[in-house]
Amino acid sequence: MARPERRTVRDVRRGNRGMLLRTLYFDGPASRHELTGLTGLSAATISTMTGDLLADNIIVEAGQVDSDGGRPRVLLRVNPAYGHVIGVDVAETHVRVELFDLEMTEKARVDYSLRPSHHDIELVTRRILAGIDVVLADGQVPADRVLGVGIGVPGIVERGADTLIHAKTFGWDGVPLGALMRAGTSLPVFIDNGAKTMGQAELWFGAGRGAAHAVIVLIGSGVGATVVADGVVMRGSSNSAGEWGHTKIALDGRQCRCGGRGCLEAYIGAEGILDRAGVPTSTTDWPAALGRVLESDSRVIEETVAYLGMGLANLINLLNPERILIGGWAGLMIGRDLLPGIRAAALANSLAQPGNATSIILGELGPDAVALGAATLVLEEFLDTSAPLRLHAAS
Amino acid sequence: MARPERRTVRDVRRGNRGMLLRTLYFDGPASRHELTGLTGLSAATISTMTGDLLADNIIVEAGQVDSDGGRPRVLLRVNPAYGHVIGVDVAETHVRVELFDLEMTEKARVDYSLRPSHHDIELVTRRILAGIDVVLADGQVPADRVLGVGIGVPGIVERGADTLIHAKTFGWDGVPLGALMRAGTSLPVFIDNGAKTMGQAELWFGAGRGAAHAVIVLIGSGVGATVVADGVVMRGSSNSAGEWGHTKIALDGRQCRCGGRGCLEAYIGAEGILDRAGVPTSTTDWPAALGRVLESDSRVIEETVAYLGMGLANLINLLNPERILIGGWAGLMIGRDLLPGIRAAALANSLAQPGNATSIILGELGPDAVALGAATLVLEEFLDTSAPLRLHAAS
DNA sequence: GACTATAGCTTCAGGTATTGAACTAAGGAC
DNA sequence: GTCCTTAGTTCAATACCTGAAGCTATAGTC
Repeated sequence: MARPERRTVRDVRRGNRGMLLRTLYFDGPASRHELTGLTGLSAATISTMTGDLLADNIIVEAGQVDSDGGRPRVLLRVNPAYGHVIGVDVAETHVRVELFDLEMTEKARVDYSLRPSHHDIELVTRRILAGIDVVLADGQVPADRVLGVGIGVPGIVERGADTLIHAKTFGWDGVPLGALMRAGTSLPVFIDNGAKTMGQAELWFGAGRGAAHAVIVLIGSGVGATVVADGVVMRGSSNSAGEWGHTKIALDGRQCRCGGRGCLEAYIGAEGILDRAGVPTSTTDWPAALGRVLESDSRVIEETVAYLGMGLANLINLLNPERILIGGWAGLMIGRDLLPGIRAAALANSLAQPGNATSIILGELGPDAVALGAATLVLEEFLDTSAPLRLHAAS
Repeated sequence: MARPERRTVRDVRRGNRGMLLRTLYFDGPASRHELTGLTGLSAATISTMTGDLLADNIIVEAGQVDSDGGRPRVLLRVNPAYGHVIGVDVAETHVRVELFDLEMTEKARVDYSLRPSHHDIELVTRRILAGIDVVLADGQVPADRVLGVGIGVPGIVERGADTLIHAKTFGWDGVPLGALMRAGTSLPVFIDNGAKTMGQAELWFGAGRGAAHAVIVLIGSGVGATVVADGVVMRGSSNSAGEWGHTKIALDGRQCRCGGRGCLEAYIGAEGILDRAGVPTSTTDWPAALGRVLESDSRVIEETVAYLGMGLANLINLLNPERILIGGWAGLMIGRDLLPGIRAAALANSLAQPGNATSIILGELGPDAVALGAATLVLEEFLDTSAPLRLHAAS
């Protein structure tokens, strides 16, 4: 029932230009000649379009390759210095702001620590805005060369006329972060759930590259997932799709911090694993404690493999992905030791056809990828529209 | 990472024409003037495009409405007699072939019963081909006025160069039904899983109309789901997405006929419910037996509500649909009596934000909708491309 | 019954797109 | 220095949507 939008000839250009840019971004550098093959466009179109992009300084020449017995090919690539993007990670204990060039090379970063239960929205907004000024100064990038700011936040991000954030652990209930940011900066702002931005980072720059159907599973103290269908992050009707952690795997099962019972998170979240192992809740160094459990407690290890395998099998059956990535600090620890067992458990619990079609691997990016993924939201918009910089810098 | 296809100006026309046709199909009849508002296209474009479609006889005039003090509006609608579509339901006990006009009014149907465990692919193919001839004769429709044949089959439908079908219960392991059909008819053939075609029918003509994000849940003796994201049926990487029935809801739970343990189907499939109620497996009239259980066995009722509510809550959390439809013969029986309880259980087990955003209702179409949905596959293709009839009638 | 207002619809020039074909550019081989 | 090969550009042809102007068909009015 997808009723597409009206289209005009200009949309054709926009779409083709976006495709060309994406091709150069991911498969570049490439010559005009190679681009005809990669994009399917004619040499004439490639010629005029690359001419435009060169004039706009969005792409630049990148040397030559001689072709045996003919005119050498001029390589083209996206100009990494054309613009910069900013990514922000709003987490339990810190606000981190990072500045990247278009190739996602980090140019500057700044961290502000937050005291637990001091997540006042005004404070967080001030930190973000201050952080933007700091990284721009450190990176010596003028504000009018910034394409936008992406922000990864905890909780559910409701996209509408105004972006509202519901984050129980922060005491945020419908906080209008988008409006607050617009009051403090003229840069375009993109906001999404931190687990989704991290998934987006893995999809674009990590182990998810090239996958059209994938699930990126994040296991930390909480558990979440980014579902990718047909190359696009699935959002659902109110942008809360991917809440995998509170999927129930048992009727009247273990108590979860969400208030429910039998949530997957209560079994395979870091807190759940430690609790099952009888580690006292007063422990502060969770990674170390989890490491000890994963080295010694064979019962807990066995259970963890079984529960995680079952959870992944459910994803496989329902979504039929070609690839599942396991990420998050706890996920990477678990996966490093137990991946073969997890794979076997997932296969045993899934139907044969989709089970065999799915590869289960570890994420490549560390837990620091939230800000990178948030910045990727800006990059995505830029590659699709290649909107000229002046437009928002002026506003 | 969606890398779109190259586009040309002709794609613009194709897309807009498809949109116009869809608009007329679902919101028609409408005048040219109204269509400008509904499609966003200019009056000039509407004029030329409707001119084309009228010349092709794809749309027809449908009376006039006088406008106060001006030229009356000429109403346009899709010509229901422009072409016909055929839908086929290949099930455990029968092969059913139905002929529809473009408005999906049934014009003829024929049923062939299959003996259990006589699902030889050659036999089934012969039945389908014979059925096509019969309904065309009965409906007095020449073969060159048929836009195509849609077939709903059990099992997993692997779409590739050749459509292969894996249906354990039929003993089909990679059966090339597409190729076999092409050998017997020149009509275009579309094949999909029967649960998906039924979901498609609900989405287009039943309780799913207008939903962009929905899940259509089918409960019969087996359990399946059709996941709709952004208006499109989700297929996954090998077209097996939607296998909800073998989602595990308990570690080492009830034995399922798939060989696994703890599958949702083993709890809320008709067979699973009857088994939990202690109804002997020799029972032949399942619907009657299920009816008795749902009237009298309060323990089983309570459990069923709990398990189904939990299963639905998992869908809500993971997919964030705006609507969930419960269908299938057993699903309709269960839902008729227990819907309020199921809603409450689903809400109790899901996160607040997506839970409140999801409405859970019953399907509108009976279990007969498999063939209708299969025919809809052809209709969908027609509305998108409005490919002239001659092309395939000639081949 | 002619005239006018009104609303629906069509035609046409103008602008934007892609494309194939012809053409120019740049290097190597003999 | 001529020819071959490969890379890239220019241009006429074709297709599309749109705004503006014009045409058509009705109701109301005198």
